[in-house]
Amino acid sequence: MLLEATLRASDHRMTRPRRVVWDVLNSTGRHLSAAEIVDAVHELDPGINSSSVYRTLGLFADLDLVRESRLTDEASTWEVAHPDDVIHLVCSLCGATTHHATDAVDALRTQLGAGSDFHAAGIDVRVTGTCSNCITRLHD
Amino acid sequence: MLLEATLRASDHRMTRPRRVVWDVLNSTGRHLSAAEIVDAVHELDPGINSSSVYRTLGLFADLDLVRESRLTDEASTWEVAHPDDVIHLVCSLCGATTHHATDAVDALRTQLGAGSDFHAAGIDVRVTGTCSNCITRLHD
DNA sequence: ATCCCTGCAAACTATTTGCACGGGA
DNA sequence: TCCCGTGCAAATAGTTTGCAGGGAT
Repeated sequence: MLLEATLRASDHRMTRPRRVVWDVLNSTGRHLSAAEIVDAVHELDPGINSSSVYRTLGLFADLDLVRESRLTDEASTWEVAHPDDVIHLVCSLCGATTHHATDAVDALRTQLGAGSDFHAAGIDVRVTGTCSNCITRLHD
Repeated sequence: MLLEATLRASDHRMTRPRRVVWDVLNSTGRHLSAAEIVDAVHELDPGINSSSVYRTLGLFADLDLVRESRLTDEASTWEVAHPDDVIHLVCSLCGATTHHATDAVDALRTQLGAGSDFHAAGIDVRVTGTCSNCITRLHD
């Protein structure tokens, strides 16, 4: 119901493409590229045009319902918005992205508030490296 | 001379496009989009093709001479490589990007090394917010 | 009944690639 | 001399936009 409420509150209509895109984003906890979202949407309803998916993602981003991340250098990915003390660990071998909660972000925010004259709104942390699966695989 | 040495060490030739792109990247401390780099290169030598600029940026990235950052959602930007405990503050009003040194990154790296089973290689921190200039401008 | 949102198709733009020549080693 | 890197032009791919009709309110 979060979706419908947010849409109504911002004078937008509840439509089928918007619901389907929302369902797709929520049914996988994963990060999805635009192309993956388009595919998943088509699986649920082949009639929905990809331009509608793009427009919907843009709208959701404006409403802070989803977040676009440039995790890799290849494509940007989308996911349901989450607090920004959840950071991203991106495995450069298998490409898997996991979330990791940390207080380092809060520490940084405090530090910025005190020391610099920059007012921080959002903090994005991306860690590239090797995930546990790939580490153990390398040991074979 | 860092450029020539690095190129030779990796069996690459020193050519005019490579030198010009390197000069452009070093003459501004700023973050430059690919388009800005192409323009600046053309100002120095209109004969250099943009595809060479792209190829050169790719090569420099492979050699860790420069770094591609997806700071904003619009375009990716390039800059001379720097240690990754230098984080980026991006002003969402004027778009200016500044650097900020912090130990929070080291703290995070330590935390990751101890707690999780993810081996961190690189850490990228992007802070969006309002820079001091824009803050004071808002107070008028 | 109104007009927002959609599907469709075309446009756009940034980046990549194939190829033959010229310049660096 | 050798062959890597270049300029050129065409191809590619992801995303955006104009338009007219249909659906949400």
